[in-house]
Amino acid sequence: MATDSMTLKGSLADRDSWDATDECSIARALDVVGTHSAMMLIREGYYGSHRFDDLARRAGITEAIAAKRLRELVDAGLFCKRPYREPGQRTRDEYVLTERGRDLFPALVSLMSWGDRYLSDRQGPPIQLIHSGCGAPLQASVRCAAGHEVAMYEATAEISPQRRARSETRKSLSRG
Amino acid sequence: MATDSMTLKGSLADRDSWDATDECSIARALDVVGTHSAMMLIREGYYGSHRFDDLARRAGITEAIAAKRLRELVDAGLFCKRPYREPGQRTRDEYVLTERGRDLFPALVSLMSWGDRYLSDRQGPPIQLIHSGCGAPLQASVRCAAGHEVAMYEATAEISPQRRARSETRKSLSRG
DNA sequence: CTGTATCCCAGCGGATACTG
DNA sequence: CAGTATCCGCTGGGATACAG
Repeated sequence: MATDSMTLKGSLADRDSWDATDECSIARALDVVGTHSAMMLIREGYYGSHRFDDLARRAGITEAIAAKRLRELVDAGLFCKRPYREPGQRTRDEYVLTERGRDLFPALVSLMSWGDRYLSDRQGPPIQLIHSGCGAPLQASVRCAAGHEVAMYEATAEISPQRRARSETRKSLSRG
Repeated sequence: MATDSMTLKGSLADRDSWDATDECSIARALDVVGTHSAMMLIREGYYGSHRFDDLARRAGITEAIAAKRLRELVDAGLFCKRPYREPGQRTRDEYVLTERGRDLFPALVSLMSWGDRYLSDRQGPPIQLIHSGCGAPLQASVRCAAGHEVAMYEATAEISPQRRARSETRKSLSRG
């Protein structure tokens, strides 16, 4: 069937159910950064905002939400607070992305590219990301460790052995 | 400052504000696929589910939410409905990802990799994605059109010329 | 099997006012 | 500048019951 070439290979389509919240890394990731405000704050982190009111204003959210979300993101280890001082001013804290936060870069770029491609108005993409070194535009891609670019239908999904074992156990338990 | 190497280059950190909802492709994308249920349904589309109750059950959401979200995703062009029939059964509709939906693959893989890396429990990642051709694990990366892998701090963000012009106009208008 | 309708709750997020 | 506190509306999403 034609639609088969549009899905991952593997046994996932045959399974009975799925503990979505607990056992899917996408779901877990969304529990941390799945809100609009979290994504906008991380975006501003990439764009170079560090101070509370800059982050809030440029992310387009209220200070109340910004404070709450930043506290969560600091707890989750995506931002850290660093003391800084401007000449003649008292010491304040700034919010800096950690490696954990910076590692979301491909996710944000993917979403941006997708939005650029499918949701732009006549003016075209609002922001262009380019490689500072060579000036070429950025795009997110999926590759394997061997370096091949991998389309969705060239991917296989495998349940990890331990999980599969646990899943079997659970099955027989619920059968018994 | 050390933190400078952790941000994009460009003028975005200097701007006054930002019409986040209207002019950011990340925000626009999130308006379409930013909900938990939308992401889980798309994930199941990748995993090979097509039928309504499979999608709902495996996504871990109620049928009510599944119906509502699928209608929105069909309207937004990420899924399409296709008639199918099993031998001896009446014709039904199945939900198939469109190119628009499949193009979100890098975003989902990015989130999954990030979750695998930072949010896995002791059992390790629940699902492993591999390249069907060579068996190597998948990872999402950001590259430029010239093929260089680009880290976050090697990227530059540029406001598109038209937008910049409009932004200037708006500034002087609000000043006047 | 593929949904729809209704009720309900929790959380996100805006607005506003207030504090160190 | 960097938040906190309060109030309130909207929506996501679960549960349950019903329908073609």
